[in-house]
Amino acid sequence: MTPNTARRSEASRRAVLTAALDLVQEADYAKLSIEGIAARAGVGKQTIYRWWPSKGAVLFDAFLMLSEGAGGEAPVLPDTGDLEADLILVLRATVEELNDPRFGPPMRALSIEIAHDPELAAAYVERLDGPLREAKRQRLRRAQQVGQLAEGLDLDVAVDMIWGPVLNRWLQRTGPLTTAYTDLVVTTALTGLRPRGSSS
Amino acid sequence: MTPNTARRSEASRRAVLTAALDLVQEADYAKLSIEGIAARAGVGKQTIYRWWPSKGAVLFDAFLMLSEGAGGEAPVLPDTGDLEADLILVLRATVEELNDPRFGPPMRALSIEIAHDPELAAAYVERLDGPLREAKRQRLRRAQQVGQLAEGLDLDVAVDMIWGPVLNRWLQRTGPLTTAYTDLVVTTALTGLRPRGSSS
Amino acid sequence: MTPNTARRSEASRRAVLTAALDLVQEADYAKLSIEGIAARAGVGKQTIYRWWPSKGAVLFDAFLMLSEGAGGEAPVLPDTGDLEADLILVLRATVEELNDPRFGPPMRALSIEIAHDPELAAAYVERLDGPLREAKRQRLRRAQQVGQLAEGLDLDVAVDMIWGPVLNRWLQRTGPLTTAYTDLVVTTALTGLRPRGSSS
Amino acid sequence: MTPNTARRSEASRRAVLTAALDLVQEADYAKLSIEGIAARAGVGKQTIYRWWPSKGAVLFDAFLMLSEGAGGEAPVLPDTGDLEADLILVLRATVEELNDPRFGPPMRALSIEIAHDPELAAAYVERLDGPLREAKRQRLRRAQQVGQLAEGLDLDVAVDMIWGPVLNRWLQRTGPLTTAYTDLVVTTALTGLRPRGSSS
DNA sequence: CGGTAAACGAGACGGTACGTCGGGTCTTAGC
DNA sequence: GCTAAGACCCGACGTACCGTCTCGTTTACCG
Repeated sequence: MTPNTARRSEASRRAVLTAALDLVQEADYAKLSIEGIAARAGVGKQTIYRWWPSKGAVLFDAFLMLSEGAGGEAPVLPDTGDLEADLILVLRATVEELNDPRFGPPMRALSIEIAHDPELAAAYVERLDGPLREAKRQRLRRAQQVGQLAEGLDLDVAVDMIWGPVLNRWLQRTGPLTTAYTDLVVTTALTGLRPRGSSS
Repeated sequence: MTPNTARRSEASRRAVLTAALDLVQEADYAKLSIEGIAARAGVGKQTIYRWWPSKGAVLFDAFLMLSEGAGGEAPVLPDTGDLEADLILVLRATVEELNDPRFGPPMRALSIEIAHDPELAAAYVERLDGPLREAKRQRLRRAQQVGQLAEGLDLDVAVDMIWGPVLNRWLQRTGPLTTAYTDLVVTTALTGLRPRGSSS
Repeated sequence: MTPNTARRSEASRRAVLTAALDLVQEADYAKLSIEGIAARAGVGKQTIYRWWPSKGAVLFDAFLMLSEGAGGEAPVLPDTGDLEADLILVLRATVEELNDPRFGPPMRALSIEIAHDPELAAAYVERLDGPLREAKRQRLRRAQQVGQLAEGLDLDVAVDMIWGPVLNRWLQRTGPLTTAYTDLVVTTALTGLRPRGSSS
Repeated sequence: MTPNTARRSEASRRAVLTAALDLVQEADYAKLSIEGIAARAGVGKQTIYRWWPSKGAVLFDAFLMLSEGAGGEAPVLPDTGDLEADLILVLRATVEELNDPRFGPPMRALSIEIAHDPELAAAYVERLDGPLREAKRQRLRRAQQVGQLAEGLDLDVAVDMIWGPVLNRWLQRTGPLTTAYTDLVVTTALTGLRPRGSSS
């Protein structure tokens, strides 16, 4: 049914993923075409269609290759004991990456593809976002264990509260993405919107 | 330079925008084509190319028409005096809209187009998101004035803290978009992640 | 029914015809468009559509203007008494004109338009070809009267026999159009294909 | 450089040429479009653009297919020994063909395309007109060998003298194309315009 | 170790949509 | 009331890619 993965050419696979990344960095994402990827990779179109269901899936695998190549298996957030400082540090790095012309555009391309395609979104949640989100949860959990976070806190909501505003602002360009902004997001999220000491 | 707007056919303009909305509701956004819009609207393709720079711009104008047609000029958030209840109410309505097959897909389409195109994003921020965000800020400002929100609070950050997580989860499909989730976002954002009564 | 010719702007008429000639000389005939003529002439498209039924009709009128402007009313072929010499002279002039980049292309354009459009062909026969053919016939008739041409000769066929081969070779490019060729056509036509003195 | 002809689909090629002929017979040549041919042939437009440089080239190939399909390789003119009778016969057949609504319009279309395009004209001279002209020359050469044509006669000029007037009258519609006319052309061409027995 | 079946590069194929050009009609101002 | 200007609907242009489908050519497993 599915092609025998054993016979698959690793060289072609890597060539395709590399070509996809190269092209999405060089030019507009809108101009990324399977035909173009195949040509750049020196690969027949059929080879792409044989192994990937969509352009987005190629892009997704390309990111997977990147993220696996970049480090070990499980990402970990820094833990100096100072949660606020750690989060600020991490978000600053994220912002830098998003603003980096080498990483931003491909990430944007992938995000767009995910917004299009629910299946891809599921894969993303499982394979790329999942592990990272787990690392974030872990860091928060540790903070919670030492009493730096509220006891009943839903950690998933907490993660969203910190990263959601940043990612949304980045993707929709509703405002400039600066470290000043992300710092403020962290401190505000930790403290909450209400005045301290308010009762209701 | 730009075509003389005076000679423009209002009938054609409305036909195009209506057709675009209809089509994006009926089918996949990926299948939305200028050719299709023109055919559905009973309009020449050139008429679209003459007045709009891109498919996204058409979609944007279509939303503008909707939002202007929908009500008066300036949107206002409800104010019962109970900020939390009001926010929960508004977010629930938002979630309902996003999950509505009539409104969700077009919004998603526009969001994707905005993620693509910085110029369109700027127009969006100014014309569509802007007024709405101002209404949100207004509601929070009133709450701030009666001491329900912290004094030094940056209201833009506050808005992002409440809507950012929801929009991000919706667009990226990182999780199900339920009222339970949004209620939790509101209460958590108001309270903050830290335990109440903590000093640092 | 037909537009009132009295109100017609002579300036516009001349501008259109001149523009048509200019354009057909400058570039490929295939690129000649009513839109282009109107723009070049500084005239609205409607003005052309109001007064001419087709692009070919404009071209035709342009030639009419040329031919009327060029000389008096009725063209006359030279008559030195030596028919063969006169014909050779005339055909050489014709060849020169056809090979002239200023005159050849417009003539070709008109010929093509005539081949397309029977109505235009009729107008051509009546207004442009007719008078010229009459002059040719006249010259032959005079030769016939002084015994230089056969008595029962059909002069129309005779005209075709001399000019037909040349025009056909020019339009279809079945061979190079040289004076050597046309000279040979004239002498051969006058003498006939059979050997002199043959009985059959 | 040129596409690999080996992989070319013969079925598509024939479908295109047949469709082109069908369409040019059915309707106005001016309405013949590559889009229309592709649709009728059940073929993608690109397949036409891949193999033919222009609409005229398609038409040309269609004729080539016809003429090769029609008979053997080299056309031959009848030779009963009576040159005049043979020529009259052939020209009558030609006239019938040109006036035939099945053959005339496509031929006219091709002629027009040839008048437009020098490259096509060259191909026409070589592949279609060439063989036919050779057959004509052959027939005349045989007549010349038996003393029915003048010794020094240029056979190419002779061919033009017989067929040129007819083709020119047909294409430019300078007069009706009847067998009476073509018969007269043949006899006049053979005899010449001058009176028999004239010295100059 | 030679045969064979899958994957491979290449690229033609039927299609859809692109963005542009020009056709011919209609409307608006202006002289 | 014709004119210049130009928007309008329409259809074709020639191009770019889509996803499918042969082609021969490696390549790697299996008998």
